[in-house]
Order: sequence, then structure tokens, then C-alpha cells
Amino acid sequence: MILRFYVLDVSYEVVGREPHILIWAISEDGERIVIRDKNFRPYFYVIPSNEGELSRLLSEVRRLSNVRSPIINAEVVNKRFFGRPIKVIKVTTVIPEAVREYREAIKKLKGVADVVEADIRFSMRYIIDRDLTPCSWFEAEVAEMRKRPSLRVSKEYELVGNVKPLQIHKPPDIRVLAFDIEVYNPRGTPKPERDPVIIISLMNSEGDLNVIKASGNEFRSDAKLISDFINYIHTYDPDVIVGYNSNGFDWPYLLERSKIHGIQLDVGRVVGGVPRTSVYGHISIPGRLNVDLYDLAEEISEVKIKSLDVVAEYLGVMKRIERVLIPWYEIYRYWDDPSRRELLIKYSLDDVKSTKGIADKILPFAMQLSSLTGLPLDQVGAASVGFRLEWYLMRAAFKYNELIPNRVERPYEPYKGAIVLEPVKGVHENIAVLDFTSMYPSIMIKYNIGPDTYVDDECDDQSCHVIPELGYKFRKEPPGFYKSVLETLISMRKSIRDAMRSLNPDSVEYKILDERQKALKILANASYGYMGWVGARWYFRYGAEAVTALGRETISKAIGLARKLGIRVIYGDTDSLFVEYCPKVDEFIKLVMDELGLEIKVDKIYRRVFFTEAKKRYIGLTLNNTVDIVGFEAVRGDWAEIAKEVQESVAYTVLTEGKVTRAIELVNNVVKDLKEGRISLDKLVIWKTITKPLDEYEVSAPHVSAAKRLIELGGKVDVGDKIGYVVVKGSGPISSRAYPYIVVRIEDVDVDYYIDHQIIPAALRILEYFGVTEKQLRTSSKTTKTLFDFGKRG
DNA sequence: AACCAGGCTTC
DNA sequence: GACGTGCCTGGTT
Repeated sequence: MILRFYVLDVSYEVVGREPHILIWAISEDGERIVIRDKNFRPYFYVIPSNEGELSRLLSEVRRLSNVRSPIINAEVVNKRFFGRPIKVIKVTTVIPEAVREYREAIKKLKGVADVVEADIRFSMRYIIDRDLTPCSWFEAEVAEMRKRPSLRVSKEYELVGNVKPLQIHKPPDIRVLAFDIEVYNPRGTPKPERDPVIIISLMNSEGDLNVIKASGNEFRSDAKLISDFINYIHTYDPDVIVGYNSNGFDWPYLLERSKIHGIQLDVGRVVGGVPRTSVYGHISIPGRLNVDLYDLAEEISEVKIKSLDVVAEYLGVMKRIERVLIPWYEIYRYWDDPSRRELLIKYSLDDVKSTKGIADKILPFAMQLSSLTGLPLDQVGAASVGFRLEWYLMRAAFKYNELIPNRVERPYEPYKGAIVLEPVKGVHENIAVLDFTSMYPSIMIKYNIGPDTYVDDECDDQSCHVIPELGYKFRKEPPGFYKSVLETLISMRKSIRDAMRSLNPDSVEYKILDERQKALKILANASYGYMGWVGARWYFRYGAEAVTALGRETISKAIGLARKLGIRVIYGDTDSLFVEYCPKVDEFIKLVMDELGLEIKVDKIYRRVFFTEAKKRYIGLTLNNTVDIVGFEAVRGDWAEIAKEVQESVAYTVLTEGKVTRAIELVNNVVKDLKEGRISLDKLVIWKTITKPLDEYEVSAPHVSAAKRLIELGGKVDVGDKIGYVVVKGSGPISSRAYPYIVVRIEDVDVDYYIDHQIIPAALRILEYFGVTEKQLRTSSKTTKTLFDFGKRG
């Protein structure tokens, strides 16, 4: 029979002595199914040192065959390696696990230059070779077989013919389950060996909400909670499970708690298939797609702070002011206090609703990324940008008959990057931020940059591009691997955008295509960083170096053109220019296109923007009167809340009202409040991450000594933990006075430290420019100057 | 003055 | 289970 199905995931199992590919899918009529392909075999390639060795090598390779997993085929085939035609031996065996053994044995043979494509996971090999991308529709000839009882699906089929892609964009109805756990945390960072899970909140595709609570003595027993959770999953049977930082927190935590209770966290579609850590640090659940939305939220560059509430607000899912927000370190207090427990439950529900809402907004994008890269949905979010692009490149290489290079360990070699201009300090009115569109990808295409186009010998500038500063040469023709891939990505994106023009923007079809064009853009934009990444299969340092050199040349020339037109340039970084917004800007944009062959566009307009002398830091007032704070302390996580609040209000006050006096008053009041003990301790906590084992630190930083004190107190500190410390009264270095916030009483706080090293510097960073002195900030005065008295002198 | 460390999230 | 470099800052040595 012919079956149409939507692919969720691909895995494999070895049955007897035969590998079976399992395609997890949803059939056209909505059934959850598995299609078994028994006819796919693992293989890899052997590159000879010279082609004369081929026939000898062929027979030596064949002789290595063993009975456990015989070499069922070895033949000479024509491939390309970095663009050059090459003859290699293709070796095919039976059991995927045997590939490694054969690879090692063959590497040792005389006359073998290298063995490639022996490090590609079997299920990914299948996805590449059959072009069976997840999150896409296919059709195939199948035969229904008796369903194995170990599989929690409704039907099982065996693949008989070939799979054929279908041109259907709309996915079937997928069951998505969002979940969120709350943990009892009376001692800072919760530890699964002592702190129970107290709440699990759930929300499914139908919008049903559920709360599972800890029970028993003091409501701190979570054994039943865990088994209720497992039962819920079996009953609802989700295809996709989403959480926020669930790979980093919820799943590992639940796994540890289950182990303590001796419960098997059997939540998959294979009986006994428990979640386990898999590739890219994601948690894999057999037969279901476990997606951590926090990984995907990292794509949203507009949001600086990637917390659940902020991301949900940005995506229009839930407003922060309309939801319950509880600081994480207070969770246990709400749980212990019967009058506040309901509020905690409400908080947890708001979290799970936000999680589900974020899933609705970004899963469509992730699904497109999955279908483009071939990485299953649960991996595509967890895979770093480099790996996503790499899988796309590997699929492209297969189509071009190019061999996929091995991942090799290389030393890290830094190279020169972009230009950052010295800002013109002060307040500027009416400023346009211009951006080169996809500067680095455009450069890679324009100059045909890549490992296969680099020319080592003589080459004149007729047939080669010669790179400024470096003198490296890249041949103009034919297009290299990177250029071909980038041009394909860009032309695919263009045709999608053309197709979108004839669609209603509210239609499902339009939205799906929009997500696809965004995914294409992201892949293209990752290409330069990927080429300069030492871990990349297609790493090429000369190429990455050439791209930044050409970028520096491009922006310098653009600045020259702006000046020629008499347009004042205020600031610039890599591919952006802040210029005064005047009618000549249009002319400038045209001139850049004509002279440099690259597109530059107005990205943003500020009514007012303020720079100190520092690079990468500014505050801007947008056309709709919101304030952008970039780079300053207010948007960083390692400053005390009180200092961030002060700086944010100062920024807002000077930009919108232009009143320095008001800003000074504001700081005065906070200083006074602090001195008189009216600021709560949690606004004084400074949070910093422990990034390596404590004994590896060469200096005694405050957060490190606070962490050591936490251990003395019987606590546990792991790499990655955030340590919250408060500086207390006394003498000596700060680190000797940094204590974990949980042991500090408000009356022991070194108020002067917070005034001198947090509030004053944060406020002064902005106000210093307006002639405000440290003294004025400490004590009230009667200044009446406004921002504009100072603003025009810059 | 020269260095190291951090810059991000979940509870 | 690292896409790049550049930059700022505080604290220690």
C-alpha cells in the first residue's frame, strides 16, 4: 500500500544481526506510526595516498572482513574532495557499531591517506542519503506488519519501495505538551539529592492545564508526583514535549529524583525507554521529540535577557505585569507559607502557559530549521549554530558528490576581527542606524572565499581576488563550495519571499513560508563564523581572516563615502553606521551600492542617542519613546539590582525629560534609602557564575570566596552555579568580605561598598558626561541644569 | 600596570 | 558538545 506520512524522528535498532531504521511518523489519517526500513547499511570512504594503490588497497580492505559484521561491498567510486575529482574506495558493512573498528583497522593500512565519513551517526546517514528530512511529508510503498508490543504507537509498517518527498508545507495536528517544574530551594541553588520537586505544571495542545503537587509530610514528598507525571504522559501521548531550560534543569532534575525513589521515568514511546542525555547535551526521549525552548530563544537577538517571562512578553505571549513573578530564591518561602502557596501555583501556571505560548510561536520556525538541516526537531534546537549549518553543508556535499571532511582537532589560532569606531560622545538628535545586509555572507559570495578557491601559486588580479592587508588570493571562477551553498540558500529564500507576495499574510501557508525564509537567513549568516571555527569540518582560517579584512575595508570605504557627502558619522561597529538622519542618507545608500556593490539599509532611527567615550555602549530613545540600553550595567547580570535600577532610571530620565537635576535627585534618594536601611537585601545581591572547579581559580574573586564559604556551611557548588553574594562591613579586600547572601543580615551589609562601587559608578557612567560629580550624587544639591545645556557641546 | 574573570538561563 | 572577534569592568596581584 501507498502511505503518506509526516516524519517526526529517525532512529535505529539492531535486530538479530540486522540494522533496522525506524521512521517515527504521523500518517495522513493522524495515526502515530513506525515505518521500519531493513535495507539500509552503513558505509564510509577510504582515500588512498595515490591512485596507483587502489587495487591493492581494495583487496586488503576486503580481507579485513569479519563474520560478526562482514564487509558486504568494497568498490572504487568517483568523488570530489575540496572540489578536486578523486577516486576512493567505498566500504559497506552491516552493523553500524562495526564502522569504528573497520575505520581504525583500515587507517593502519599502508597507502591509506585518510578514512572519511566514518563518523556520521547511522540515523543521520539515512536522513542524508534518502533525503528523508524530519518535519516534512513523504510518500512510500509500505506493508503493514505485526506491531511489536514494545512500541507505544498504533501501527507499524515495513518500507518496501523508495520514499518520495511531497510538496505539502502544512504539518499535521501535532500533540504538544508543555511542562514546568518548581523545586524546593531553601539553600540557594537546589540540589536533587536533598530538595524535592514540589510542583509540575502541564499544558497541552488543547489548552488543558494540570498541576501536580508534592504531598505527604510538609508537602515535600515527590514520589507520587513523579508517577502521576509519567501517567499523564502515557495518557496524553504527546509527540512533542516542550520546556524552558528543560535540558539543563527540569529533565536532569526529574531523572535524579526518580533515581532516588527507584522509579523508572518511563515516558517514551518505547517501553522502558527512559530519557537520556544525547547529542548536543539534549535529553532524548525515545519516540517523542523533547524540545528545550530556551535553546531556540537564543536566536532572538532583540531580547538581551533570555528569561522565560521576558521572552514570553517579547513574543506577545504574556505581559510581565499581568503575571505572577516570584524571585527564584523565594520559591520555598511561598511553598512553606500556606497563605502564599496558591500564588506559587499561579506562578507555575503562568510559567507553563508562557512555555506553551512560546512553543506555539517558535516551533514552526524550529520545524523549518529541522527540515532544512535534517536534524530532528529535538536536536536542532540543542545543536549549536555551527552544527546546524554543518548538517546543512553535509547534505549539500552529498548532493554535490563532495566527500565530507573529518572533524579534526586543531590548535586555536586567533585572527583580527572587525572595526569598532570611537563614538562621538554626547547626546545626538535624530540618528539613523544603517546596517550592511548580511555583510559577511555577501563578502564570501562576492570574493568567492573558501578552502577550495584559495590559490597558493601565482595568480593575477584578472583571475583572482587579492585580499587587502593580507595578500591572500582566491580564484574568481568557478564558484566554490561556500559560494554555491550561500547562493542556493539566498535564491531559495528569494523564491520563498516571491511566493509569499501572492499569499494572504494571515494565512497558515504564509506563516510557514515566513519561518522557512528566516531559517534560510540564519543558516547563511552563520557561514563566516563557522568557517573560522576550529572545530568545523570546513574550517579555513585564511578564509575567515580574508572576510574580516574585506569587512574592514568595506566599512572604511563607506565612512569615506558618507564624509564625501557631508554626512556626519557618530559611531560604527563591524557592519553598522550611526549617522545623522538627513535627506542625503538616501543618496548615501545608493552610492554605497554603486561603489562597493553591497547593500546598506536603515535599520533603526533614534530621536536621541547618547554615547560616553566607551565603545559598544549607548542608550537610545526610539521613535515610539522606548529606551534602548546597550552594553551598560543596567542590562548585565553581574550588578546588584539596585545599581541596575538606578542606572535605568537615570538613563530614562536624561533621555526623555532631559533633566539632570531629576536624575541627581533620584540617585540621592536611593543613597539615602540605602544608608537608612530601606533597601531590601535581595536588591544588594551580586550574582556571578562559577565557570570552573574552585581550585582552578588563580585569583580569589569575591564570588569564588563566597562559593568556598557556601561549601564550609555544608552547601554544594557545581560548575555553572550562580553564586549570590553580599559584601559585608570590615576591612581588607572585597573577596574577604563577600558572603553568600543567605547568611547575611541586612545590618551587616557594607552600605558604603554599595554606594561607592555599585550605585555611584553605575549612575556616574551616564551622568559624568553632564558635569555631575560624585559629590553631587552622594548629597542633595540645587542644580537646575538640563541635559540640553551640556548636550550640544560633544 | 598587568593580569584574570565574567559577560547567559532554569529552580 | 565551542560559529567569529572586540570591548568593558572590577578585583587582585
